[in-house]
Amino acid sequence: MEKDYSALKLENQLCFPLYACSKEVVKKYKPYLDELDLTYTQYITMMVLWDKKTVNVKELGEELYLDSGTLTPLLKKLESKGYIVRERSKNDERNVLVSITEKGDALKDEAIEVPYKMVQCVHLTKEEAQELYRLLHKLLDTVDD
Amino acid sequence: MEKDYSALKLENQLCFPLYACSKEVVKKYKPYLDELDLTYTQYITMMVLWDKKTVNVKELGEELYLDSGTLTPLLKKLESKGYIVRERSKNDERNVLVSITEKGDALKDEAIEVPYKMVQCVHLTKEEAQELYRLLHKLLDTVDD
DNA sequence: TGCAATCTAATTGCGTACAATTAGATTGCA
DNA sequence: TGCAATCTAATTGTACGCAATTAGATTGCA
Repeated sequence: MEKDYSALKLENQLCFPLYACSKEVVKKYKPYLDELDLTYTQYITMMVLWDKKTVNVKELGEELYLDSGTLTPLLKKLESKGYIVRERSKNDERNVLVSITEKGDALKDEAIEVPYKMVQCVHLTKEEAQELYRLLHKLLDTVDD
Repeated sequence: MEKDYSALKLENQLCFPLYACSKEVVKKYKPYLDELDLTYTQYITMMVLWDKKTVNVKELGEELYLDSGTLTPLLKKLESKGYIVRERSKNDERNVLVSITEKGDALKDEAIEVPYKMVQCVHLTKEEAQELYRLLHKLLDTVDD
C-alpha cells in the first residue's frame, strides 16, 4: 500500500498559484514602468508617497510589507533619481523621514496611465476582481497573526 | 479642480495584495522548510521531481514560471545537497535532465507534513480557498497571453 | 540622574528573479 | 552536404527580499 503524497503535488497547492501569479502580474507592469524608469517595488513606494507626501521608513515598511534591508537601498535609489528626499527626524533622530519632491509628485501625471493599462491585461469580471481582492485581503489579515 | 488620482492609491490596487500575500505566505513556510533545509523555491522544485522523477530544465521552468537564470544555480545547490542529479541528455545535448536521487525522494516523507501545517495558517473556509484557487488560475492563464 | 531595555535604520550575507547575452547543439532547407 | 535559423542552458548584471546583526537614539524606571 503506497502512502498518499498527493498533498505534495504542485497542482494541489494554493500557495503556488499565488506565488506564480504575483510574479507574472508584476512582470506585466514592466513595459509600462520602464517608461517611468521605476521598478514595481519603487512604484508602490511612490504610491504611498503620492498619497502621504511624508512618511518614515518604519511606516513605509509596515504598509508595503517590506523591511529596512529592502527599503534602505531602494529609497537611496529613488533619492538619486530626485523623486524623494530622506532626512533624520528632528524630534526623534532614530526615524528617517521620506518626503516626495516636486519632481516625484509630477511623476504621477504619467503614472496615472499605468493602472488603466493594467486593467486591460486582467481578464476577470468586475465581480471576480472584487472577490479576489476580498480573499487576498482576508488571507493577508489572517496569515501574519 | 484637482485631477482624480485615486487609481494610484495603494488600497485600490489588485496587484499589491497579490504581491504582498505571496510574500507573507512564503514567509510562513520558512520555519517548516528550514527543518528540511529547503527554501520555498527549492521546495516547489522538489515537488515537481517527487512527482515526475526526471524532467529537463526547460519543462521545469515552464511549470514553475522560472527561467534558467534562477534555476541553474538553484539546481546546482540541490545537487550539492544530494537531492538531485543533473546530466546532459544523450539524445539532445542541449537539454539538461534533472533527476531525483533516492535521498531526494526520501525527503518527501518529512515534507508531507508541510502542507498540513500550512493549512492551519490559512484561515479561509474551504469554499473561499477553492474560489481563490480558481481565480488565481484564471488570472494566471490569461495574464501571459 | 543612571542605565538597562527598547526602538529604528543601516548593514551584511544569502537566495532568488529576470532581462540580455553567449555558447554550443540541432534542425531544416537550399 | 552546408549553413543559417532555431533551440537550450549557462552566464552576467541589476534589483529585490529577508534574517540576523550592528549602531545610535530614546525611554522608563530604580
